[in-house]
Amino acid sequence: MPELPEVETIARQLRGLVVGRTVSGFRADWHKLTDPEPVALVAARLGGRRIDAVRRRGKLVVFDLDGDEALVVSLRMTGKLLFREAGAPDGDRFVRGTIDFADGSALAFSDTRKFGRMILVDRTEIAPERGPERRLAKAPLHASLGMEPLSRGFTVRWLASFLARRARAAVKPLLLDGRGIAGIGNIYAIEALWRARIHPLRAAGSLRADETIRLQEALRWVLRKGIRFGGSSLSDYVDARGERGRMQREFEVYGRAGEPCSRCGGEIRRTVVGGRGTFHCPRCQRAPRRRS
DNA sequence: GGCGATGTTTCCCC
DNA sequence: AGGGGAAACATCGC
Repeated sequence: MPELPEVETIARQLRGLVVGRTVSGFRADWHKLTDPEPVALVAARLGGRRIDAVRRRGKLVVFDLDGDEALVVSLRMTGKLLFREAGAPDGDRFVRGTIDFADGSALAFSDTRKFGRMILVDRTEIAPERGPERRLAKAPLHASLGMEPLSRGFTVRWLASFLARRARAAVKPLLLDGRGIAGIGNIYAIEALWRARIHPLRAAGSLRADETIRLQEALRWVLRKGIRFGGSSLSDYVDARGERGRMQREFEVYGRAGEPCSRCGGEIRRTVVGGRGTFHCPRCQRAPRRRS
């Protein structure tokens, strides 16, 4: 999926397109789309609701409705939200569900791999931007999301304390766990670690103060740049207007195995960390002594 | 056709 | 706790 910058791009676009519109109907032909609720129940609760706001939390798109509920959309790997005006064509052949508005416009949810979900929740269930007060045992993602990395709370001090709490974890998989810091995905984790000159396998607790400062800066810099470029579009990924982002041309290491590092000339390597394809420059991101 | 890869999350095992 | 592996799916490239 779409990581934080892509979801932010989509939420901003949708804000201008659907806020104020009233839902007249919801249909879906993939029963797991609203899992664990049946589609018919979600449709019934959604009908007649007005969309008051559209925002992003982590990698989730949140539609705040009039009343106490919110529609939470998880795009996962290939989910797209495609807006269309009244009378415009349907979208692509992977549309799994559609929200119809009273004025004839609609919002389609297209998802090739069917991992995405649309669920209706009470607004109070969504974790606040600093994360839930205490760690929830077995809660759905929207309730357990951690710190927003672009919020004021994401300071060097907060990050240092977070890394200390999770001292034994490898830093890259830790960045990918949204319950700690929300919204960072594989690509932006890779790019931020390169910028901060930190090897993906370093233990979180082993980062020195200067490295922690660099990591905090790098995460924010990379995410903000992603937003400024309209997110990245790999393969056929598009935003809510059906357009491609431009961030993919800015990647320094992602997808660049074998190419020289733009900073030091070292040869960029592809490895697998925590089951995910990972790219780094072995020359300016020094490997830790050894990990088990 | 087979194999491996894909931007996410969750679950099970050790 | 945290790492490994697989699964939820479908498509694409070699």
